[in-house]
Amino acid sequence: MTPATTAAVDFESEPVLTRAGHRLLDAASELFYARGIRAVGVDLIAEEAGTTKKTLYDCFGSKDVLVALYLRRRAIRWQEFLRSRLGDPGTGDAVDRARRVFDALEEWHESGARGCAFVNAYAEVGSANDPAVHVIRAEKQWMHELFLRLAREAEAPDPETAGSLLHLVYEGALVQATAGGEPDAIGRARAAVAGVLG
Amino acid sequence: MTPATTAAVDFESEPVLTRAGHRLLDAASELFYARGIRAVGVDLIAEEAGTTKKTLYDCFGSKDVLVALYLRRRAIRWQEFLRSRLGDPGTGDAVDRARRVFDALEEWHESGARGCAFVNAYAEVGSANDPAVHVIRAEKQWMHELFLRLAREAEAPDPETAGSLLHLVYEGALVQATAGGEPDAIGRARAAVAGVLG
DNA sequence: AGGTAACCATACCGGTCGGTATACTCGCAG
DNA sequence: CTGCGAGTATACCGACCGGTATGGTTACCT
Repeated sequence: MTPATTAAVDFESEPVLTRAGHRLLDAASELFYARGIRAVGVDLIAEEAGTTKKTLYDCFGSKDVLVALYLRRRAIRWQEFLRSRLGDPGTGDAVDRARRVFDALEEWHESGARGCAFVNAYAEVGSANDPAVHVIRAEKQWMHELFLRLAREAEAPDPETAGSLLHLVYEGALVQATAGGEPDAIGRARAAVAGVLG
Repeated sequence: MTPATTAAVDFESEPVLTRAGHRLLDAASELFYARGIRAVGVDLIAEEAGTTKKTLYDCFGSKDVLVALYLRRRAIRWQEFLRSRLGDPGTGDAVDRARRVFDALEEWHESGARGCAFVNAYAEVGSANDPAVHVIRAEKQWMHELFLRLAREAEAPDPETAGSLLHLVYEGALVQATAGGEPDAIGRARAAVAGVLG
């Protein structure tokens, strides 16, 4: 039973996790990103977290919930990291602020280097109504809107087009830096920022 | 034993496949792309091909070989498709030829719409020395060189930079059209071709 | 003192995983 | 006629999958 602890996938607030719950989500996040979602079993997650499968299911109810929580938390952390590197809007050169997105990506990418967690997750989930797809789409939309804002801030002619294009460059750079085996793709993308926004 | 039929991963020539072998590779290709590699078991592949697991292992030796063959064949077919849509170099406007890459992508993308098979496969394979990674990198490099050629053909100032950038836009558009849930990303990418090559 | 939430340990469930073994049938080329 | 490669059918293997069940131990709260 344990109805009170069977966590639903709440997308509005960080679910209140117990100590073991935190360890489980931490372990799952590392493993999912490093090895892929389907490649990681719940037994391994529990073992790596120094706890048991029983506790895992008491905390999360299913592996799918754990996956959705992993993606959601990763999105939040990436967005917070990005905000901290970007500084406040209106601070300094707008083009330079846009370039800092790629600096942040490069830094973030250095630890792990398995590419975009959301693109990777999308490759592994089947149906389009999977709860994970919701999180993936939301993250991509957030990035899209960020680039639109930056394009407007930089007073690019046709900021909608420039912002969208910059987003495509961003996604492409992340793919090429990992699956494409071209580590300097991010640097090349950053070098193109001024041109795209100009 | 059956040493003669245990196909190695030969990347130079299409391996000679028996009738059942063809059916197996066809079935595996569809299933791998539509549902993901780890999500598809060898039992299902054999059943869908109207044959047995025994025959599958007589023909390919392992699932990994089947995966590598799936990716290799898909790369070849995409490249052939692309060549047929692009026409010969020097034919017509060079910028228009570059735009046709995105027309081809859109057409290819319509059937399936599960994104780039190589990016998806990369998300599912673990180690960097997996034979599949070889095929993935080769495909991305082929696309990169295609865009470099097109940029030179279009007589872009700094064709190296323009070609690389166009490649990033291409990869980003494919990601956004699928994982990003933004179906018109490819059209937007095509609209940017002239600007990037100009 | 008693209740309860959190936790650990372990065993179990049916099902599927990749891969192997055995044995039989067919068509064709020497 | 015979041998052989291709194919079918089926049963099996140990390992692992996601998920459940039972039971016991802390520690804190009322």
